[in-house]
Amino acid sequence: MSDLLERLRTRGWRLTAQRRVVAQVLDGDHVHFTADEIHARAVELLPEISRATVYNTLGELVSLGEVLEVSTDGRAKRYDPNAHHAHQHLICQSCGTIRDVHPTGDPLIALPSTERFGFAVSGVEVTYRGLCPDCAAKA
Amino acid sequence: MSDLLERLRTRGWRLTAQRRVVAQVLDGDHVHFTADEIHARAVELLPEISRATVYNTLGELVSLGEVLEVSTDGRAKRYDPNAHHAHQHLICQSCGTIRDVHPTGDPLIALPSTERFGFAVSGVEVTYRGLCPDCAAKA
DNA sequence: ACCCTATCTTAGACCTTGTCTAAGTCAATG
DNA sequence: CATTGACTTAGACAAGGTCTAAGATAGGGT
Repeated sequence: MSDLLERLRTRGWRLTAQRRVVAQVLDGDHVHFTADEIHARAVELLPEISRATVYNTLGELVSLGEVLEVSTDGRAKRYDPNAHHAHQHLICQSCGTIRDVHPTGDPLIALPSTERFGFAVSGVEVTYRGLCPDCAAKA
Repeated sequence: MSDLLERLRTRGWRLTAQRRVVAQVLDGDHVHFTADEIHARAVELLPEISRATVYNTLGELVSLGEVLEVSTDGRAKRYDPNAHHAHQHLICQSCGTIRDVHPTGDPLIALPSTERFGFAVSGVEVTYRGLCPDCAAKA
C-alpha cells in the first residue's frame, strides 16, 4: 500500500496524515467497507479525522482509478481497493458481504452491436447475488 | 397494464385511485423512473397523491415481482416495469439513461463452483456502462 | 531552516432519498 | 348501505452524502 502512496505523490498528491490513514484502512484484500466503516477505523488511528475528509479522499482515490466504488443496494456505497485486478462481485442478499470473484470469459462480447443502440460501451459489471454460508445456515 | 391491475386484484390488492395512477405511470416499455419522477408524474394525474404512497406502492410491486428495482449509482433507485422478460441494463455514465438489453448466453454459468465460496447463488445482474449517442455527441 | 501559499482539513449546516407514525379515509365484502 | 381492516396522508425522522467558510499545513523556494 506504500506503493499506492508513492504513486499518488508522483501525481501531485499532498501526503497528509489523514490520507495516509485512509490508505492504511483500505490496505488488505477483500476489504469492501462503507465510507462510514472506513471513517470509524480511521478515527481509531487518527482521532481528529473528519467525515468530510474521508469522503473527499475516497472520491479522489476513485477518480484516480485506485479504488472502485460499488453501489450494491441503494444503501451505502462500498469501496474496493482491488482496482488493479479485473474482477466481479458476489454479494450476500442478507448481510451485504461482498466477495471478489473471477468468472470465466469476457461479458462484453455477450452484447452484440445490435444490442448497443449506438452507445459507446466502455465497461461491464457483473453482480452475482445469493446467500453466504453463514446466512444460509441461519435461514 | 390493466392486466397488471387485474392480476393484483386477484392477489388481494385493494384497487385504489392512487395505485391505479402509479401503475399507469409505470406503463410503457423502457421506462426507468426514480420514485420521485414517478411521484411527479402521478401528481399530474392525481394531485393529492403523497410521496409515502408512491414509495409504498412501488415497494409492494417489487415484493410481488411485478417491477424490478435498479440501483445504479448509489443515487435514487429506479423502477423497471419490464420484470417479466429477462434482460440486463445499459446505462449512460453521463446522463443516467437506462436501456434494456439482451446479451447472449447465461452469465450464471460463467461462475465456476470454485468461485462461489459456499454461497447459494440465486441471480446475476449485468450492467453495461458507456455513453449514449446524445452524450457522446456533446463530449 | 523557515517562510509562503495553494492545498487540505474541519465542524457543522444542509440536501436527497427513503422510512415511519398516528390519524383520517375508503374499497369491497356481507 | 354499513362496517371495518386495509389504504392514504402530512409531516417528522433517519441515513448517507455534499458543501461552505474558516483555520491548518505540506512541501517548494529561498
